[in-house]
Amino acid sequence: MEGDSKSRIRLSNEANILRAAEHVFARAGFVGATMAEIAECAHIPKSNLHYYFKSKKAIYRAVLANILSLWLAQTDSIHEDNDPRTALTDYIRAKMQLSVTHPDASRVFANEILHGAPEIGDYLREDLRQLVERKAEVIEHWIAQGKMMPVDPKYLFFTIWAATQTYADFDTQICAVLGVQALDAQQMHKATEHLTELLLCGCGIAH
Amino acid sequence: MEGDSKSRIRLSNEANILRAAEHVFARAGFVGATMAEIAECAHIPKSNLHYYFKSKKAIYRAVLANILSLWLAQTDSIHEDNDPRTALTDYIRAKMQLSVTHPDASRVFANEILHGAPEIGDYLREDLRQLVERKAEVIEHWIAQGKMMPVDPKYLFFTIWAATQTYADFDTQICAVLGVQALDAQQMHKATEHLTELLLCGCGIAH
DNA sequence: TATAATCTTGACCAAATGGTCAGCTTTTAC
DNA sequence: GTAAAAGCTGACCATTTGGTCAAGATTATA
Repeated sequence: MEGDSKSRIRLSNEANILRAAEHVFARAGFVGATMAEIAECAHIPKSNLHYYFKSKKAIYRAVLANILSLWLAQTDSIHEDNDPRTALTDYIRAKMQLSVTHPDASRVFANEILHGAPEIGDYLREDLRQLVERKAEVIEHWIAQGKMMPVDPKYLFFTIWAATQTYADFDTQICAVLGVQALDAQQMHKATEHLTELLLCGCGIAH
Repeated sequence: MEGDSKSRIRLSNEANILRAAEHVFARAGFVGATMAEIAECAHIPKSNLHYYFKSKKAIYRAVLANILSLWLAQTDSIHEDNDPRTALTDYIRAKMQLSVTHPDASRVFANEILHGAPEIGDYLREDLRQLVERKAEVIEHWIAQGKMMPVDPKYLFFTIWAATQTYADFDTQICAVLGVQALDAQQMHKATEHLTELLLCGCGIAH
């Protein structure tokens, strides 16, 4: 492991920098974010950033790595032993929860993909693709057993991802339409209920 | 009208610049796009951009204005005289079609909102909000008549927008998962069918 | 054809930005 | 306690970028 030899100070400061960087990248994207902004947000002089990270791109990569590890741990509920209703309900709920607890992470991820995924393209084509392949088989299995209507599992994932992440990525638009300043817990709960019912019903899983 | 006094040359060159700019802004976002890139993509020297547009932001605003006029003309099918099945099918289809025919427009729009809609915030809070308010009433009406299950119309719009635009905005991710280079007409057709069935079924409208 | 209006373009500029570095301070290890 | 390692920072630099401008070329108008 690489984490072994890192001092307490280094660990703490790297975490602080990555937290600040995620926030700034979320607001401005990779090119729009400036090292000066990140430094200010982390409450350290700009030069100090370069003591802990070689370059702006190195910070960006580290932020993305954190986000990807978050993303991976989300599909646990989808395995054959579960029934589809519980599994999909939990999955949608977990995805929505991510939009609540880590909106900046979602925005950085969205921005990266929107610009062609120059940094995480390989991850998408390898790890993510295999993960979806495996989970799709589980859903196909449920369908074969008659527990769900026949929907293409991959397209179902695309829809779930889009519909849940939109509450983080495009919250500006949603707030504007709803006429509110920010999405509160109650609205996010309502959105979760709405989406769960809509999609489960769409998959032919009775409520 | 402002278009009256514009010469043929001016009209043609402005259109050419806006076409190039939309492409570059879609790839790189506002900050990431450079005037040099736009100029190269439009096959004119950089100085010439400034003869037709005051600044980079002026080009960006003009590109957004074009996109918004595209967006507005999309909700025609949703009015009381139609039955919900036809209306929603047409709406979803039209939205998906936009992702096929104008992916760059969708990406520029997505990027603008992802970064907090600094330029079109007012449009979202006024025009778009009122439009959705009106269309939501139509859907509420259908629900009151028992033609649909009771779904919150606004959240339904959020889901439709997200699920359709994801095929333009996040096509990199979708291509990676599907293991293809680009989405072809057949895949987009399948996605449209999938989404229509899923959402109509979710709204309690029999297929 | 004359001339005024529009269009084109290379050279140039000021500001912003990512990154470097030498020297200083603090922490760690023995 | 002391020396070495790790951490910190202001001053500085090269490059990029949006934008300006003056002078020349083309087009419209009479």
